[in-house]
Amino acid sequence: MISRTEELLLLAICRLQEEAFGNTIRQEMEAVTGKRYSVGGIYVPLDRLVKRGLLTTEEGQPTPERLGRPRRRYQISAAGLRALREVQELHERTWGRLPELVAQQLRMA
Amino acid sequence: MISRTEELLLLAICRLQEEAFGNTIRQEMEAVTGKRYSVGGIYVPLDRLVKRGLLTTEEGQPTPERLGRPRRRYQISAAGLRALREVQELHERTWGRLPELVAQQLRMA
DNA sequence: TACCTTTTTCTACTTTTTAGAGCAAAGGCG
DNA sequence: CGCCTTTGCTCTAAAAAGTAGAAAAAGGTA
Repeated sequence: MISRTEELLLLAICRLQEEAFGNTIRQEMEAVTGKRYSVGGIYVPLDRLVKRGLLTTEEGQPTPERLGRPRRRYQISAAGLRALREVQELHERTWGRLPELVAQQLRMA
Repeated sequence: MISRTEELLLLAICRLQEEAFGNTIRQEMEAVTGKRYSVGGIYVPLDRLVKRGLLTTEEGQPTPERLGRPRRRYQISAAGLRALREVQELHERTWGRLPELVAQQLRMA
């Protein structure tokens, strides 16, 4: 089972589509969670996901109209999609079966 | 932000209601995730949640009709409910905004 | 070449997860 | 009482994940 950080990263990459690079991913993570992420907080788990085969990545193009070091694009793999699917099903099994009383308390919390 | 394990524990305790004890929680976690949990895999994070105030706990009753050491019951606190609520909102922000193409791929994964 | 900008790699540190040995508490019984 | 059975918990060590930021890399440009 992937961790929450891994889930958020995979989802951010899915939402960003063609624009999934280190820094845009970081901005998206900050936007969606409301908390700060350091550089390492993004690249360390990204590398792990690539190593495990849940993400693929490719070097940036030779000469885009951009300053600085070329950026590396990330994409979700078939295994990554399956991992997300698994989380989705777990979410349904857990959140879907809450007693009505608790559901009410949650709405007010 | 609570971790996935913490989320699963809080939810299991909500579902179990009056029956949320160490061992029943462990069984519920195994049932819902399909994977094995060691004793420490339950009590270590439970203790942390109590220490942080997301759970409350009370000693077992003096003389129930049960063998063995009395068990300790867990309950979610107001702070625990708020933490769950936060996760729920994050889930909506992330899963709710997936491009249709990805949503389709997920259904097939 | 030296420097500027942007992005990534590296690495040290903290927290969480994982695993299970062994202790604690209670009742039954010789 | 002392020991056994049953059930539940504490504790600790190791592995994995999360956090933080310095330093390196890759181009472009003066």
